Amino acid sequence: MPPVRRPRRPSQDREPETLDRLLDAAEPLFAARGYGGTSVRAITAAAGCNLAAVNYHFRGKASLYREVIRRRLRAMREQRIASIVRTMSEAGRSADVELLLRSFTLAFLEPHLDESKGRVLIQLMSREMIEPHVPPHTFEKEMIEPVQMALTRALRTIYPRLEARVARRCIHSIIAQLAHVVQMRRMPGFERGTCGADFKFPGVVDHIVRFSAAGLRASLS
Amino acid sequence: MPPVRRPRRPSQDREPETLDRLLDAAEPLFAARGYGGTSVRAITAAAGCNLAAVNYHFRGKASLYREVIRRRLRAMREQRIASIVRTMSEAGRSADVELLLRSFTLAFLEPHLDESKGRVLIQLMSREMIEPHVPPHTFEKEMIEPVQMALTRALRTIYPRLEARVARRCIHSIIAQLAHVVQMRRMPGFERGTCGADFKFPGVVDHIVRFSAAGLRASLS
DNA sequence: TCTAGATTCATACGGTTGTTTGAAACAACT
DNA sequence: AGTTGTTTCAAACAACCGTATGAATCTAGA
Repeated sequence: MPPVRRPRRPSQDREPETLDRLLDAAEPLFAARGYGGTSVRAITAAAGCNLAAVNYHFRGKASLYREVIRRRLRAMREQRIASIVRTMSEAGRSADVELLLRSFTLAFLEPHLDESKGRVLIQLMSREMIEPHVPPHTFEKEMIEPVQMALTRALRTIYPRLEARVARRCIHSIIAQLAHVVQMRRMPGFERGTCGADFKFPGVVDHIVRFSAAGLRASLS
Repeated sequence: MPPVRRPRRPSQDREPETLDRLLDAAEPLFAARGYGGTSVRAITAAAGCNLAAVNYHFRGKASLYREVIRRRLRAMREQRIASIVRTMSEAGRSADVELLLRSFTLAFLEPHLDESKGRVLIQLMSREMIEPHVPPHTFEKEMIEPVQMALTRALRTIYPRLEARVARRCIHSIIAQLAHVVQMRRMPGFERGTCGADFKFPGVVDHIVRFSAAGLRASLS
């Protein structure tokens, strides 16, 4: 039975424990093939451990998946929020929309410049949004709302007259464009074809910043 | 073996043929549970026919799925393009951006006002974009590019100076927002929570039209 | 009415799935 | 050494999967 956790080796630098190897091995597999498409056997084979390890360390496949998601949700949320507050504090009272938008855009898209790790992350999240396997509202509570909150506060520092509802809608418009870029870049063979070039850096960043800044100002009145 | 198709009943109004019942039954199942998550047995049970019917009428599960997707792709593409050309021809030379944007936004979101059929459609397409089971570029060739083409032409009728590349990027920004709305409205329990109200009609339509029109004009220079 | 082809049906096959089990291996403490 | 509790392992389990098969059923034309 899965017992209470107790560290076996008090403090020693060894190879990662089986539990962590499982999480690390499961993540790219879940991302590439989805929850149902990934077998426990494939995970344990990639982690180099026994089939039963998943049921020993986690209670089963479902619980392992939830842990993979939660781990990533936390990391992404903190990276994005940190980028926002850093930009605002560095810029001080000379902060403007373009700066904030560019900074957030780069923070959002940065993980995907690296082909290997970035794709994994987004595929994982896209799948989870379409077919949730974590408790409902987890995504909303742990990701959307906190980031919304930080961005809204930053925007209203720049535009004090901006209504909260309007601010949230604008943020949705911005995040929608970023998510779209990520989604499109992920499509098979997106580099070729007509629309592949539309999402190349840094052109796409410039476009989103300009488009959104104008949209935002138009939403002020 | 799957033989050459020959209409059995020349002209008669009977209940739908097994082949069509299979397509109709498979669609919501594929949408709700994905390709791998939907069993042939579940499909045939829903269609009220025998398990082997899938292998008889189609060559197997994969081929049935492709037909479901292709059928919907064609319908959506034609609905959207028709909406664009109708708007432009009705407005004549008095067409402006707001009118075009509002018309396209409504055409895009209209299927999702109806809870039942709309969700099915989008879930199906979202899944297919994340985990393609049709030949590569099918989506791009049969959906994205034709709609892009029609919208670009319409936009350049209004703004003759608009560069093609810039036009495409703006269209991506607009479609991104629409897809985001659809995605958010699909999340479990989206009506409750902070951001649920942000996507209510007709507020969200007004916002997208205003935001995008401004972004478009800013992209002109 | 008879025949030929199209369509349905119940059933079976081989393979993969998540989970369970009981024994073996391991580390730490008396 | 001996004991204890944690972790790994090979093997087996029942359930489900997509597909194949051959007989039964049905429809249309001769």
